[in-house]
Amino acid sequence: MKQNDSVSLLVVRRLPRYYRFLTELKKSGIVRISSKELARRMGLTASQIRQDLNCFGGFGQQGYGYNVDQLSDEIERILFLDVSMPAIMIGVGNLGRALSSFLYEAKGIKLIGLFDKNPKHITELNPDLNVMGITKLDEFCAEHKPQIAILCIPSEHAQQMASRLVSLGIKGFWNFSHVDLHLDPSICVENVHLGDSLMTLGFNVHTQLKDVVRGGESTEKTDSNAD
Amino acid sequence: MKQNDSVSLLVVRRLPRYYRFLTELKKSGIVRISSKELARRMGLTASQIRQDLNCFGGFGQQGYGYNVDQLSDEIERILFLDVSMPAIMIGVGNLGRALSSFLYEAKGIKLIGLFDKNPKHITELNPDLNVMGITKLDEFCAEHKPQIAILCIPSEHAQQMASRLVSLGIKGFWNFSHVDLHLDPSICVENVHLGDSLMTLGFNVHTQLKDVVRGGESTEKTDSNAD
DNA sequence: ACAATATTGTCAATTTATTAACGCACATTT
DNA sequence: AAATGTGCGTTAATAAATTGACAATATTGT
Repeated sequence: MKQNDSVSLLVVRRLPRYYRFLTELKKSGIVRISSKELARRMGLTASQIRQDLNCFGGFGQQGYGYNVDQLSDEIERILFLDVSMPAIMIGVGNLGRALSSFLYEAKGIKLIGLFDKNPKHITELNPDLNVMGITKLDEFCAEHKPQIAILCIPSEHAQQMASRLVSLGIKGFWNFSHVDLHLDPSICVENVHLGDSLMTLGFNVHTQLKDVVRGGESTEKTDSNAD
Repeated sequence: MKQNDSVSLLVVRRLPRYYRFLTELKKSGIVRISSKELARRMGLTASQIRQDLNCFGGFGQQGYGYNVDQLSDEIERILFLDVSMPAIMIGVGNLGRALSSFLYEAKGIKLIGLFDKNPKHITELNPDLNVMGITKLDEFCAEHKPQIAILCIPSEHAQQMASRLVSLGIKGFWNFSHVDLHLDPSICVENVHLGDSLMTLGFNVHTQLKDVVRGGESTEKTDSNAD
């Protein structure tokens, strides 16, 4: 059983996907699954699944496989989805409003405040959203100690706002602004660069129409029958 | 000069970021840059930048570096941003509407149609959007041959809709539904799994906070923003 | 014009990630 | 209860990605 604090980011990024598939299995009433069968469904190798999971502990049983319920719970715990992190949203434009409805259902995070330069305009259109003015930010953070900021503001203000938020105690950013933030290494940044994502897709489609890109977006992988 | 047809997906994913930085440099009036200086600004190694760029050709000059304008143009060409791909959006909810405004400014893609199960309701709220009913989909695709579909529909319909779209000639998906699509390997899928992204951030923030408390002296590698 | 300096493109070394192999424990069958 | 098969956890092998090193070649300054 490996240590918890030296897990590669690539492994961490696969965990939510495992969780998603396990949740589906649970819904289907499947109570046990082998790494081989899960690998087949997810388009991975059984070896990788076992290795990934064993970064956090041995959750399976020889000759049986993994208990879906138990493994799902374990990953939930590993991802801290049982703990609710207080978060604020900065910039409540079209995208921010779309995300807010998503966030109210998300596990592991609780949206406790929304901020915008022009709160009145937004609240008029969406009376259900309680949007505060940016001027209230300092006071709010001092009182409620949000740990995560969801950044949905124009690129030109993103860096300055991010720095300010760090000084107000924010520890992690979900960054939808189209810039890379330059912050202290102790601050976590998860970028959702939609422009980058779209360009990657465009490249792959163009290239696919001509030739195949190594390691491209194929949804399936050939599975080894080695174990 | 290496071949164009065996480039790793990791390299491809870095190209849009290079492009973003070069565009900024251009705006600042900087006309030349060395791999060393660009690496410093982007938080990468100079070696990686040179290696990445040389997958597509030698754009630099010894003793001089790279011409910003020229390199920017080259990457634009590599990413096919000079070609406009026709795209349609399926599902025009909150997120879809947010993306549509973003898309009308994006290079390399042209949104030529929006579809929803309930087009009237949306068009009433947003008279500027011409949203069609899903029933018009077949006819529209036959006539206008869209190549990319932006999928913003509930998870439970995503797989079925994606398969249908493939049969209508769609070659690539920008998938915002919270499921992994199972399609022919020749079809490109770029997933934007917001839930997964958020869970990754949560994990990293939690882990960072624990490590700090435990006095961990390791320099973190939470995301590609290290400098 | 020529030396000194800068910086690329490429190849080699290193590091990281993935896949395969295998022994052992457990489940299942007879 | 013994025999057989399954499938995990782990270690080893392979593959991929990143970083380092350096010859080649341009630029810059005198």
